[in-house]
Amino acid sequence: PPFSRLDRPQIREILDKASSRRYEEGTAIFREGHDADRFFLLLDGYLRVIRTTPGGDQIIVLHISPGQLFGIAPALQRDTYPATSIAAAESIALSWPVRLWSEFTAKYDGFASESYRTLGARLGQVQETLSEMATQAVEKRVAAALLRMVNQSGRKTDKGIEIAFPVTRQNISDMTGTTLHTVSRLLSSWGKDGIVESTRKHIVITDPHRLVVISTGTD
Amino acid sequence: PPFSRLDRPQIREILDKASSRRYEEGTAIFREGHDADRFFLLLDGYLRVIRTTPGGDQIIVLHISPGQLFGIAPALQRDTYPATSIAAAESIALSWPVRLWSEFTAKYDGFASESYRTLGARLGQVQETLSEMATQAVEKRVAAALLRMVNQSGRKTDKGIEIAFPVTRQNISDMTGTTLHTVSRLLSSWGKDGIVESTRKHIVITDPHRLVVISTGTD
DNA sequence: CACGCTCTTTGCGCTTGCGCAAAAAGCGGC
DNA sequence: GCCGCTTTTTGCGCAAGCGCAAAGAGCGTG
Repeated sequence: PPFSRLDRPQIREILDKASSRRYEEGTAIFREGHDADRFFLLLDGYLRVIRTTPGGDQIIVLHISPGQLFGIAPALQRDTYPATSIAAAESIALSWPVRLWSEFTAKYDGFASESYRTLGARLGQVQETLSEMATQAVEKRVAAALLRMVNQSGRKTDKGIEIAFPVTRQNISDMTGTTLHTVSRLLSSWGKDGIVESTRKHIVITDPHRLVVISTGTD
Repeated sequence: PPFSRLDRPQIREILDKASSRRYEEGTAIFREGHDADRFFLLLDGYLRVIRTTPGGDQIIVLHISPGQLFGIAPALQRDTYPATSIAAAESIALSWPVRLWSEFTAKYDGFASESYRTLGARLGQVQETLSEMATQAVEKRVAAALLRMVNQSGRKTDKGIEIAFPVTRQNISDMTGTTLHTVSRLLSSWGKDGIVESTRKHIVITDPHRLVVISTGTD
């Protein structure tokens, strides 16, 4: 993935230096404010990147899907992680000590540029979420959040497209800055209209098109 | 500033390649979506970085003060600017064509790391704003926005600390995702309480401490 | 000095969606 | 197969803050 431009022996070299670990659903890979001593690559599973306010409220800043680098504080000259990463489903990640970062960027050609590209994409994504949060009504935000998750991890089934990792109403409310109650109400109402089907921690979008209409609609 | 680790002749070299320009208040330096053909350094003045939603609403993502690099899309492998920059006050900026970016990072030692540091700070700042927006009530957001501007550009006067560039209520509402009406109401009420003094496009914080209490208060 | 434009203030009603509360439904463990 | 815990649903009342409207205040220009 971020090593796409490298050849076999180089990849082997890199993998040899990595340590691999499995994380159960709900486990933290690292926490906001802790010393950033390693950087990571998600092999399998899904992560939530969250921030906690002094008041104790938390919000989900973004999700990370397999193949993405994360915890790349060193790329930004930070010595501490700016957010917490939690496994949304059972996940496997590789990691390297930060001191290898400069080695990697110097030695492997595409590595630096690919990393900074994902960083740029991430910054754009956060800004996007910010402006959405600031200007759109709750209903649209929730619709947009569902669509984002589907785009990132959509899996086709006979019923529609499902989100590939466990999501609670509480999680969605943490993504959209609202309460689980409101999210629950929206989902039931969409369920009645045949737009989504949801069970415990599990959501299938049966009519994505109408959800797009809701999220962008003139209202 | 980002060239702090360089010596005189190197700085001269860099300046020789730059072009300098003055921007009137309200002028755009570049616009969201346009080809990112140059990167910039703000010498004097203040900028607003804004994003516009498809619906036409706009929000202010962050401010840039003198000495900061901006429009550094190339650092993120982007070929298009992710946001619009507008001069909040009369400003002067240097700029270079993007093709020099890789030259600069390769040739001048501290340059790359300093740039990425500001980038990291900026990402952190946006995430901060996001979580604030998602969890805090309007009153606190406005208080926090004022404090952020003061910290970034505060100038001491006999009355208190003033914000060094022109700000309208509309601007503040664009920073906090509310309406100019609500901001106006808050400012008048704080004015009555002796916390701020505001005239047209101009705000002085007379009692910063109480503003901090409002922005962090238990409520 | 008068005019026009932008920015600001203030009132009032109304909608959105939050807070609180209680119950129902799954799921996993023993 | 029962029990406990987490997640979800739903009702109801209330309040924050938005929308709309209209007027006033500064500032710059001709």
